[in-house]
Amino acid sequence: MDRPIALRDTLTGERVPLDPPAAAGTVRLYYCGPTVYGDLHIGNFRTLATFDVLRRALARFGYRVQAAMNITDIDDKMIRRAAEEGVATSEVARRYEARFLEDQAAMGIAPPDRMPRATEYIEAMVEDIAHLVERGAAYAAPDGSVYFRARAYPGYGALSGQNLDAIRVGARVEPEAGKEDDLDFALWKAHRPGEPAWPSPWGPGRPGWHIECTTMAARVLGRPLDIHGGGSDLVFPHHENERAQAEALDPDPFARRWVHAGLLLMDGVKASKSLGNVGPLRELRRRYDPMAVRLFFLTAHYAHPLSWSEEAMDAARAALVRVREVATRARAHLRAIAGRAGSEAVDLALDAQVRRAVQAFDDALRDDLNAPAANAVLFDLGRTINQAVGEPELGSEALARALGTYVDLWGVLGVDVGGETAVDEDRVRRVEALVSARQAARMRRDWAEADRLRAELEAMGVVIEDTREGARWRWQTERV
RNA sequence: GGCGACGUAGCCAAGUGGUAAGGCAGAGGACUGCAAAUCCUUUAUCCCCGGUUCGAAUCCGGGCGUCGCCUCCA
Repeated sequence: MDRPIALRDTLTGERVPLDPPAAAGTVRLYYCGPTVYGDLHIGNFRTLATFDVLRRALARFGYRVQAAMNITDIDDKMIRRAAEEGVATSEVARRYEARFLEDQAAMGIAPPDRMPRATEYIEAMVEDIAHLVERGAAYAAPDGSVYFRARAYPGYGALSGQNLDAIRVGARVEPEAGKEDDLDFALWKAHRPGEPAWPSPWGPGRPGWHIECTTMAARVLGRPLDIHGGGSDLVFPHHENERAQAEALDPDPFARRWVHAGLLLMDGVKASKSLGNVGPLRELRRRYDPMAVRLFFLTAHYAHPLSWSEEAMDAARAALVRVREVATRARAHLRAIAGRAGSEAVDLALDAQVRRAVQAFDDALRDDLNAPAANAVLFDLGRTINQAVGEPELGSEALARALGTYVDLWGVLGVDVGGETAVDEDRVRRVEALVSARQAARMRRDWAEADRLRAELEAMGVVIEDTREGARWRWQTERV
């Protein structure tokens, strides 16, 4: 049970096993979080959901995990947004951070253990930048900005597989005056009028984007990171630059492996706020159950692109109903057969099927977090449970075990199957009275009365399923 | 132009050498007063052309096509 999980590493392209849980100590997981200048969209959340599933899977396999995700609360976009609104960047940051946390919770994403804000680590960044300057890895320009000498770091380009001479730099961006080389990037941006600024040995200014993650990851989690992740659009230049800075500071590897989530596509093109082809998640949340969105994310492997569409979401929505109905049906049946001892053969057969499912599920997740395969296992398990419910010799304990496993495993994938609404004994008694009244009506072939009672039950949120052994009732699964 | 990913049923999508998971949609059947659900069965020349192999969706070569990164970006 302590075989390691393997993850594909962007740097080498190889599937690299993590140390087995017993030997791994605490797994340090860092991934790039949002810039809080506006609401996040569904593409952003795909990445966050990916790392959420990774954390849950690691925990399931016995790893201790420390997860950290940055909140970028100072950058060009923050400044622009604040200027548009005529308020301080900190106000924009606070507002959108709160909205982000709300979205994150609604999506069932467990908050990372640490969520450092960039503005709270500026002194540490300045320290790191100063060290880089001392070592000659970076230099101050006349205007007070500080740049990193990209070409001086021998591994530059390795993470993204870039051939430095082929990089088209400055083709479409006006070259920044003061750089020695077009590939160099800013560690510290000199103050411009109207912008927030912090003191530094090079004059007032603010940190560049890349240094923020490097500094915070090292301070908050410590080096080396076991896993450093983010969306695959961050591979170059962001992660390439992070890696260069970090290893110029300390030549030991910054991250033992890099994991990148595939992008979400809208109409075949990357979902992107700047392209304007995607709205905020909170709008989508009004139309779709967050768990349907999670289920949609699970249809593709995390590293592959995933195309959003109404059709795909409708499919996910229908699938979610199925997922939940397995549980509500099993619970209803459990209530009906409470305490029943089944046939040993039937119970053992169910146990064995559940055990096989667990095995297949774990194998799938250990294989580069293959959630679609794990997801398929759970649909099969759902079918197994439905079959078991139709089995007259089934014992209640075996069914309870199967249901418990089903709910737990969906939980590992971040899908909340949902519990019964608060058990209201009175309501249950009323339902049961109506159900038996309807049964009696059916016995005397009084279909009108039977249908009337069914309608009454439906109005109470109860679904009747007539089976060979009589009527079974369950609470209506919420349609989403 | 450089680097990378991908092309599997009507749609979404797993599957890295041994004759194709799963979801959605469709069809047939069982069950059934009706209904709903469920269960069973069923729907694929794996983009094209070569090659390696006893055997390839899977490996190699060549096409064609799509997407990402190279610029802020999950």
